[in-house]
Formats: sequence, C-alpha cells, structure tokens
Amino acid sequence: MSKQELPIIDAGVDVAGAACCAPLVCEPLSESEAAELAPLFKAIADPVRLRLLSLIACHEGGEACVCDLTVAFDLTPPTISHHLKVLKQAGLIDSERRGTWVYYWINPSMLERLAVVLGPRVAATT
Amino acid sequence: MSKQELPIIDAGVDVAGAACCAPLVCEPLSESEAAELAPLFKAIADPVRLRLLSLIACHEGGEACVCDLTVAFDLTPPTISHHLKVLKQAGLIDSERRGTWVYYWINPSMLERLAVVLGPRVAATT
DNA sequence: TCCACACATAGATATCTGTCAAATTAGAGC
DNA sequence: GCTCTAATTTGACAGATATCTATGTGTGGA
Repeated sequence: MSKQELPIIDAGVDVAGAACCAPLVCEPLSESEAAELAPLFKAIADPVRLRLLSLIACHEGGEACVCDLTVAFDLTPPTISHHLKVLKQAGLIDSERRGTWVYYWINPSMLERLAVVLGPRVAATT
Repeated sequence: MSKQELPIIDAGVDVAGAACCAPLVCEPLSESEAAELAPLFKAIADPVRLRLLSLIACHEGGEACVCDLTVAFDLTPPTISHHLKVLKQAGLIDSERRGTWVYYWINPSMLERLAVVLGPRVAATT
C-alpha cells in the first residue's frame, strides 16, 4: 500500500516556505499535475467521505475504528467500507487491524497538499 | 446568478483571523456542511476543470475568453462549455459577454473557502 | 472446535458524468 | 436582411459511481 510517493507539486512556494500565492492561481496547471490532483479532489468530493475524513481526524487519538464511523451514517457497513477504500486508495487515510477492529487515521500531508494548491495563505483578510 | 451567499463555514478560525487548524480536522463536519462542500469539491475534481480554473486565474487581466481556453484542450467547444457551466454553477467562476466573446474570471473567495476547510495554515513545515 | 462479531469483497442495479455531433442563439460586418 | 464566427444547448451514449444484498475472511471467546 505505498501510495505515498506522488511527486509533490512544487509550484508557488519559495525556498523559505513562504507562499507567493495559490499554485493554481500562480501559473497554469500542467496536464499531468491536473491529472494527478483531480483524483484526490474526487476522493473528497462526496459528503459521506468528507464526513468520514472529518470524523476520523477529530476522533480521540487521531484514529477511529470502523464501528465508530458506521454508526454516524444511515448507510450499510459495506457502503462505509467502500468509501473508506476510496479514501485509502487516494492516500488520504491509512489503516491497520488491531484484534477484532480495524483502525483508520488520516494522512495530514495529503490534505495539506490539496490545501496548498487551492491557496496556501491564511484567510487573513476577514 | 446569485450563487454567492452560501453561509460561510466558520469553524476553526478565531477572531484575529489566525486559524487554529483545518476545520475538517478541528471538529466533525456536520451533515449539512458536508452536503454543501461536496458539490464544490466535485466541481474541481476533474482534470479539465482544474486546468480551466488555473488557465482563467493565470490569464492576463485575470480573465479569459472561451476561445483562449478551448485551444488549450483536445476537446470540442461544447465540452469546454459544459465544464465552464459546472464551474459557474458551483460559484467558482463568473462570466460576462462582451461583444462576440464571453469572458470568464474566477471567484477567489470560493477557492479560498475550500482551501480553509482543508487546512488554513501555510505549509511552513517544509 | 465452533460460534459470534467486525469488516471486506463480489455482484447487481440505478443514477450520474464526460464526451461528441447536431442544432440553436447571439453579435459583427457587409 | 444575409452570412460568418463565437458560444451554448440539446440529445445520445459509454463509462464511472453509490448503494444495496449476499457471501467471504479474520479474530476472539466458549
């Protein structure tokens, strides 16, 4: 399951780590960058998966077992399982079996990567 | 076409404008928040639309006419038109006809909103 | 060994989505 | 008015996706 090593998209961030602007807005996304980012956005472009991601991230200890998640939805366990698989294949979450239960936790770097593409600066203008 | 006034999702940003963390990671997304965000992410969850957004944002003057965009893809005008419509209905871009041509520009606040949900802080840890 | 429980996979199905060709609308210039 | 060009709308269709039921796979306890 090493989905980790996607070539990080540089764009729009200088050496100091200070961002000039959202890469998306800085210079046109290449075809390959777009092809690589789209599946990530697609993975979170679903209300159930957005909530799953959020539930997992906010759960005590930064991880949650499937049973914790299933009860939060009006969906059957296989459906939840399906959505978790989609998130995992995108690299947004990871999992491990511990005894009877399977635990999931998020991969923050992937989330951050998406955030940076859209706009790396803090919402300071409010 | 007033798609503007979606109730901004507060979450995770204190009064000073400094963000404590990504709302998604701060506290569980409500069902309605998720239902509202998912279509936005869905709109950008396509390689063509990602590039369209980027091309528009980066184009001189911050706007581009459809003819500028169409030539950048191996797709027919109706297909480009379809994708632009999806982006516009999501509120991510707006448009105006000026003479023969139709110009599109992005709505930065919508992009920022998505960025904030995923992670409001700058990618400082690199 | 056997059963109960947690979760995943497989298969089926209805719906959504991306694409194109054809037809339509809207301006500009003659 | 007529015609050319720009862009959108419509209709059709193949492929993807979300969901369910039924079945399979691990794990722990009696």
